[in-house]
Amino acid sequence: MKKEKDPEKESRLLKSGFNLFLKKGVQETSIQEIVDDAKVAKGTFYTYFKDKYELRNLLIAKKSNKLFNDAYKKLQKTDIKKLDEEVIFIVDYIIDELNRNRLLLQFITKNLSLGIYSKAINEIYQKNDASDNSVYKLFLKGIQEQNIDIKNPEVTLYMIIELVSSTCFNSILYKEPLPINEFKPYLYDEIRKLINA
Amino acid sequence: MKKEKDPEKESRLLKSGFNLFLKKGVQETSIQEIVDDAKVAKGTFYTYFKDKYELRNLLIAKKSNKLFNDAYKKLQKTDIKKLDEEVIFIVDYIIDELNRNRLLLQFITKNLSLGIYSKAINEIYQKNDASDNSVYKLFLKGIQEQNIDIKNPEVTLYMIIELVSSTCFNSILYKEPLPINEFKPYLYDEIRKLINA
DNA sequence: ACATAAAACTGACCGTTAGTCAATATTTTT
DNA sequence: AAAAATATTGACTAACGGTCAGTTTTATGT
Repeated sequence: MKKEKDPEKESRLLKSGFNLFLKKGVQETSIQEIVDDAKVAKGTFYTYFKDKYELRNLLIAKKSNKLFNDAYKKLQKTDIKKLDEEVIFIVDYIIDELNRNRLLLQFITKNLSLGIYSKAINEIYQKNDASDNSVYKLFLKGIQEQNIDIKNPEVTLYMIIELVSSTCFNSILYKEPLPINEFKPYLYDEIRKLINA
Repeated sequence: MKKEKDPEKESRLLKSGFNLFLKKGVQETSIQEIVDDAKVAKGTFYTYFKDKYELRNLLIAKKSNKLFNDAYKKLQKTDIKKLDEEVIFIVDYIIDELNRNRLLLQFITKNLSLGIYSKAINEIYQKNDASDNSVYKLFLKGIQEQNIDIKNPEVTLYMIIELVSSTCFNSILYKEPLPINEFKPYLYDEIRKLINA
């Protein structure tokens, strides 16, 4: 009795959106350009997304989720057990991946607003029900399992994320040659301090 | 031989922009609405600002500059000498002020993007010439005068800023009753640790 | 005091855009 | 094979951002 949405159309729209947002910025990209590139009609866009800002948010969510899940899968193949070293492994993977894929880093830093970010953190903080594999939940699980006494886990996690972005992401984006390997020991030392306070 | 720009028109535009951006968001506010509210013609808008995003950036810069300058003036009336206590005084002032003026905090968190933020930090980091009284410069000056050994001042400052926003600003915006006073001792302890590492 | 020039100011105007919707195509169910 | 339900289309409209020729204002020279 029905016709179902074409997943290929959606993925073409996501891909076209990502490329165009990167090249020209969200504000400067028209929906007409996106649908032309994705080879669908304009009206179709609106059956998948409310507007181009919803497309942008979905892209950020999808991309960063994939990034973290890949890191976590790789971690599970190792025999790392201590929380601080687990976190460092994941951070290391993400830094290297974003260094390899600077377009993705560019996209995230260009489009992620403090408002969206803190809202997301706040949402994560409040709902303990969902079965998703968010960074925060895995962090909490690690703390519990290893009996580590951290008073404000969400603050500690937030600080780690900000520490990583402040030390590394500007370097990756703007500086040549990359001082990442100089930063890493300093960074990982700080993470150990934050977790084992 | 000339006519000068009317400062009252500019301040009306700034005020109207602030109110409308807050109420409806930048994207959803049209320039027509701003100029109608400010009672100037549309063309006039463009003699003061390139577009509404320049107006938004200017608002962020002005508001946060005032906030910091007020804090700094008040600090100078005290006899606080140690850098960590100076920083804590300023942070304390800013937290209380944003708690009193939540609209301002809402505006900042809604509109400040990670991209703008890291760009600004990066600019501050690179230019040592200007005679402005930026947070970073005062921080550097404090470090030099008091012979404190901080390897990466801009990272430390960035961390302090993020620490403050992560612990307090979500609470101020979303939680009732406010747990600010619970947070403060923890927060100020962390700041002391960061500075006197 | 007056003329003049330089810049601020105005709002009608234009090309472009976001978002809508009636018509059509496609797929699934009966 | 007909019907029903939903996806898809693209022409259309209202609204938007930005421009600019004409007008007003005001600082300055004489």
